[in-house]
Amino acid sequence: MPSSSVSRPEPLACTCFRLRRAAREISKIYDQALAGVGLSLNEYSILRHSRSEPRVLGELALVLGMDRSTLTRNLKPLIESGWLVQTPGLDARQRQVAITAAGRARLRLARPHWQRAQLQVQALFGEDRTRALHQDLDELHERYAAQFGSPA
Amino acid sequence: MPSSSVSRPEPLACTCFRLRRAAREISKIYDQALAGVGLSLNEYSILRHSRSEPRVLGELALVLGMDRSTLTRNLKPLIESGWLVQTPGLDARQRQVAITAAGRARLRLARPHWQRAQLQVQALFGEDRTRALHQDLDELHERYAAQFGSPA
DNA sequence: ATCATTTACTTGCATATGCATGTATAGTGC
DNA sequence: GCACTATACATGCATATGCAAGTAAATGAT
Repeated sequence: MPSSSVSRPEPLACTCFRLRRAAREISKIYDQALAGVGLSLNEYSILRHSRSEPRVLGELALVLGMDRSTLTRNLKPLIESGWLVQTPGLDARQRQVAITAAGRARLRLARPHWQRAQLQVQALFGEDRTRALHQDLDELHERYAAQFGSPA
Repeated sequence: MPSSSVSRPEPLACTCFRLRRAAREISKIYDQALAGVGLSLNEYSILRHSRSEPRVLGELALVLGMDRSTLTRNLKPLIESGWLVQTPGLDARQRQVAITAAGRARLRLARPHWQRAQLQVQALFGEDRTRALHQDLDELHERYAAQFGSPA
């Protein structure tokens, strides 16, 4: 008979370590692919998520799962490159972030490079399994945001 | 009839973005839990993976999925705290990394804090799904390492 | 033995990341 | 209208991350 009690849930090995390790490793694939257009995966993601409607900074940070202070800094080079613009919101405390025509052009330019990396990952891990992983990671993000993302 | 050709694989949305976002978000849970013992999740992971046998730096970097230069720097505070020691390897170019008694003690101290975070994640995402996610992330790491980890 | 090449790690640089704190604006109670 | 509080963002700080280039040691070619 096993010595562990039924009532105490056994912790699994470390989820966080696995996520961080995978993020490090997979990031290299994308960064290498995007180096040709002078974007990091991070910059690409920010542009990509600014693509549809202009967003308030805090809102964008939530979608990106990124601290607002981190995003503030990550926006700077994109603004300096003219791919994004910041305008004051109706609420003068807010900053609206919007993509520019140049930003869209850069995104079009970058997409095939991103796609190359994405297909590389799908070849590595399998398309179905990759799709399933996305579902898991999206679900994890949603549950995280529901519990920690907004004020209690 | 759909316009896309059968021969061209459609890329899914971005795997890398999802991994990075999840790593950012989940890291916060662990870092908060471990703050009480003055460790980051990163430091905890390094100690944890130095626990059994001494390892050569490059070998440890591979297991951690971390650049050797990054690991070199991340080791420094752990060595200064006396939790790890670096000794020259048989090959004078190598550095053996080994945990100390103090390091083991710190690990014992930290474990319940880590466990609290781990159980928090399992409560958030479900134990079975977390287990499955681990399997996926481990598999992804193994495939990555097999393809990119070692010299061609 | 000597020089070229490869290997293992370190260092300089640029970027990423979040917390604590600071600043400006909005909202609230009176 | 005037505090007080809450919100949205920015800044200082410490750490994380990897690439390119540097240093030191081992290996190989002759």
